[in-house]
Formats: sequence, C-alpha cells, structure tokens
Amino acid sequence: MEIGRPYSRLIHRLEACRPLLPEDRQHIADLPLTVANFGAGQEIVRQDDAPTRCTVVLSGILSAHKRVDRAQRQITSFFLPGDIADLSALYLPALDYGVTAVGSAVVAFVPHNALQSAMDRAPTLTEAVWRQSLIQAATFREWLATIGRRDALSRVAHLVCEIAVRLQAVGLARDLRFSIPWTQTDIADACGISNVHANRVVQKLRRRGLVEWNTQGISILDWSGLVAVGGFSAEYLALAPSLSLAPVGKPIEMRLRDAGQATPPA
Amino acid sequence: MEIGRPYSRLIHRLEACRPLLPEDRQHIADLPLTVANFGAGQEIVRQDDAPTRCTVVLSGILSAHKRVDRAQRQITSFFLPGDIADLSALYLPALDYGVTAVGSAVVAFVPHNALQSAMDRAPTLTEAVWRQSLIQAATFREWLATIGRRDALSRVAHLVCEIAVRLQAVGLARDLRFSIPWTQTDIADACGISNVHANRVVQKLRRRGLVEWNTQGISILDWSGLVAVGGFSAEYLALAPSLSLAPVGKPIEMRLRDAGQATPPA
DNA sequence: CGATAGCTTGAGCCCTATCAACAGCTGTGG
DNA sequence: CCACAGCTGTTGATAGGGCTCAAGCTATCG
Repeated sequence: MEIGRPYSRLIHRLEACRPLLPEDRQHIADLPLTVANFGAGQEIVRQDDAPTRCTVVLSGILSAHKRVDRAQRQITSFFLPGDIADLSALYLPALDYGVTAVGSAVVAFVPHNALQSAMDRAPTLTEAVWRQSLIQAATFREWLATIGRRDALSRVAHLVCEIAVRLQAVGLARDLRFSIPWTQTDIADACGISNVHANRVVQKLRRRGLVEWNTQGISILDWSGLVAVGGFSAEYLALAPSLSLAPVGKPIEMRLRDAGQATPPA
Repeated sequence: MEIGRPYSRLIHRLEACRPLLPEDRQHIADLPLTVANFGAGQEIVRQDDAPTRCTVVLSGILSAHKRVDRAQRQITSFFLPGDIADLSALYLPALDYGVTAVGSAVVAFVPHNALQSAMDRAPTLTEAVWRQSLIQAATFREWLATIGRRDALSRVAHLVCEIAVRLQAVGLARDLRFSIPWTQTDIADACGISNVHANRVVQKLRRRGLVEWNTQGISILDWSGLVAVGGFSAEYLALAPSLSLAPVGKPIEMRLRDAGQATPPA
C-alpha cells in the first residue's frame, strides 16, 4: 500500500467532509508529524490515557474498542486511511476507548497544539475536522440501531457494506473488491456476536452468493442483495456526492453515489 | 418542573462541559429563541430533515431514535434539560435520526446562524459546545459496548445509572430518586430488547432490591449493587468534578463525584 | 516440522423474541 | 354515571437465535 506524501491521505479524507481552501491544504502539509509502524494487534493508544497528539491512519486499519467485564471486547469503530482515530482526546480529558492496529498499519502522530493552532488559523479546516467528528457520531448511531435491532446476519452484512463504501471513497476498493486484514473475531467483536457465530454468518453470506470471502479479501458479488440483507443506506456517512477521489483515473464517484442510494454499483 | 429564565438550563449544562466566561454567558442569554411545548410522543424533528435551528431541552425529556425495518425502533439517546438534541445538523446536511418528546416537554429553538455567530465570537463557548458533542459521542460508544456485550439486565441497570447521574448533574434528581416519564417500551427500544422482556427485567431489578420503580418514579435503593449489575462507570460522561449545580443548597456534587467512581452515593 | 493463530463444525442449552391474553388506568362520549 | 377504547404493564407458553464448550482442521512461520 503506497502512502505518497504522508499528509495526502488526511487531506483527501477531510476534503470528503468539506472542500478545503488551498491555504487549508498548506496548513495540513505544514503540520509536524511523526510516522510510526505497528504490527497486527498492537495497541496504539491505551484506553483511559490522555494523549497529547492525534493519531492519523496512513495505511492499514485501526479499531477502537472498549473492554467489558475483563473478558469481553466491543469494537466501536474501524478507522481507515485518512481517518483521525482519537479526535475526542483533543478536548476531553481521557480517551474512553483503546486504539489497536488491525493487521499492520502505518500512522502519523500530530501534536494537539500544532493541530489546534492550524485550526485556529483556518476556519474551513476546523469545520472539516468537526464534520468528520460528527460523521463518526452518526456512524455510532447507525451501529447502535444495527446491533440493537438486527440479527447477526444483517449486522455483518451491514458492516461489510459500510467498509466497502468507505474504502471505495478513499480509493482502496474497486468494483466492490477489497482486502482487509481483520479476523472473524474482530468482526464478532464489532457486531456484538460470538466468533463462532460470526463464522457461521460469514458462511451463510457466502452460500447465498452475496460475497466471495477468503483470506485474500472480500469481493461483493451481489451488492443490492447484501444491501437488502444489511438494511444498509450510506447516507449517514455523509460522503460528498462530488468527492473526486478516483485513485487512478476511472470515475469511481459514480459508484459511490449509487452506493449511497443502495442501488447496484456497476 | 420550573424552568427559570429559559437559557439558564443551557448555561448550566454547557458549564458542566467547560467553565464559561461571563461574556459567554451573556452571548447565550442574548440568543434569540422560540419556546415550544410538546406532548408525549410528539415528533419534534423528523429523521432526514435538515433543520435550520437547534433544539435545546428546557424541561422534560427527549429521545433520538432511528427506525429499522419499518416496525422496529432503536433509541440512540435521551436528552435531558440543558442538552442540545440536534447539534449534528449544524454541520451535516440532514439529520440521521428523529427527535421525539418522551412525556411532555418544553424546548427552545435557536436558529443556526445565531448560534454560529455567537460561537464565532466566543471561543470558550465553542469549546463547550464541541465538548458536549464529544461527550455525546462517548455515550454512544458506551451504549454500543453495553448493547453489544451485556445481557438485558445489565443494559437496563446501566441505563438507569446513566440517567440518574445525568439527572443529578442538572439538579433533577436528589438522593438517587427521580421521576421520568418513559414507558417500558421506551426502555426496551433504548436497550435493544423487547418490551415484554424489559418488563421482566424491571421486575427482576425490583425483586433484587436494587430499585423502587413505579409510575411515580424511580428510586435507587442499592446504588453500588445497581452499578455492579450494569458495569457502570460514569467517567465517559466527563462531568466536571467541580460542577456546582446543587439545586437548592445541599452539596450534591460530592455524590456526583462518588457516582463517578461507582461508589455508594450517600 | 512443531507451533500458533485462525477457521470450521457439532451438540446442548439459555436468553430472549413472539404470540396471546388479561388487568389497571385514563380519557371520551353517550 | 357508565360503557368503551386505548395505552401501559403483567403473566404464561412456546420457539428460535445465538452462546458455550469442545474438538478437528488449515495455513503460515520460525
């Protein structure tokens, strides 16, 4: 996975939240940052810590999780390249969740004070950051509805749809095919089910011809079928209809808009 | 439920997120607002609408809910006096949830542009608003962990603990007694269980001597027991330890701090 | 070539949903 | 004043989705 200039992913992602001015992009490019690598399962920010820097995903995938009853774990978010994983710590005293690498990942750390002073100088940048935060909140609500009111099959289908749309939005999925280093236990912890049952649900999705799913990656064979099973609608992700993020040249934003209406993406 | 000057509840609530300057308080007091009454079950903001004003609870309780599969409903938040129910719409195009009055309620509507210009002029006010938003996000994460990983008894216990602490923080509960106009169906929809099962869980909480619970209200008889059952810890609510909101004079903030550590509050 | 991590499968059981019926209370209208 | 409807709470019976325990399988890796 190539990274390019380290801040480009962040700019792309924020731009999907709100179009930026050239000076905003310059502010981001000027941010001091530390790049670090993490292996699968490594903890990047510990729950209850009070970090003084923000964690930006450059490549790979992170998860936010909370421990419940010392044995159980609930994943509350997945962070994809360009996402800021611990924005909350910028204003709240301690982080109420831990951040872990799912598979190996590359992240950039940006000191709070540098980010804060960039935001003080660039109002549209501030707005983009807050929008990302509000979109994350909308995603929590969507997960709440899904976990609270849908059965296991729908939960997993919904999660796969969300990840697919988000990965396409940052150019890491094409034609609804992508690879993602999560395990079935990660999926179980995100969907509030047991790992054994997650396995059975994945098999059922395969048997129904909705997805092709192996260790190499996931490829969605029947988008509208999967959308129907998961009750998915991409609106809560608030992806700008005009996000021009085509990674190599194809007009992939067409697919994304379709995904938003839950219509077949090809 | 007396309201006092309409903006006082909002000031108190924001002050719990971040201490305000006198000029901030003045900015709030100068906000133009429209006061409105709603009956039990009335919809205040419809899902998918794009409101141009924010909804502040003055008295009573609101819920945010999402519809799932046209028959199911998931409540994602309860809003208590002083809370802003639809902050998200200030920056995102449409609201991904509906807002409904639980019992009868009085709300104030504040136009977005007025709120925005007040925030432009008062940075600490802005910070307080964003903190409230981040606390709401932290609450979503806590609910996700609870609904995803705890059984029905824990979910209801956890919800009751949260509401108790939040009501005490705004002076609407004393000695862990409060009245709240929700129905068992509301509780079911918030906890992701059926209304029949919610009833059985409430009865179990009563039988265990944890709560006294009738149509008049709820009184928590065994705080530490309830906290243990619900796996509750108030830290995610980020209540300032110094919040001096004692409604009549008793030093209720001691109890609140205790509640945060999940130790007996009396 | 073991070892470890992840995936798969089976069996039994428990929590919770669903369906159904009834009681209590409140407001409405004749 | 009583009959009635509607909402909320309560209880019982039944069924099903998902958990737990347990074991076997597969693949990657040092």
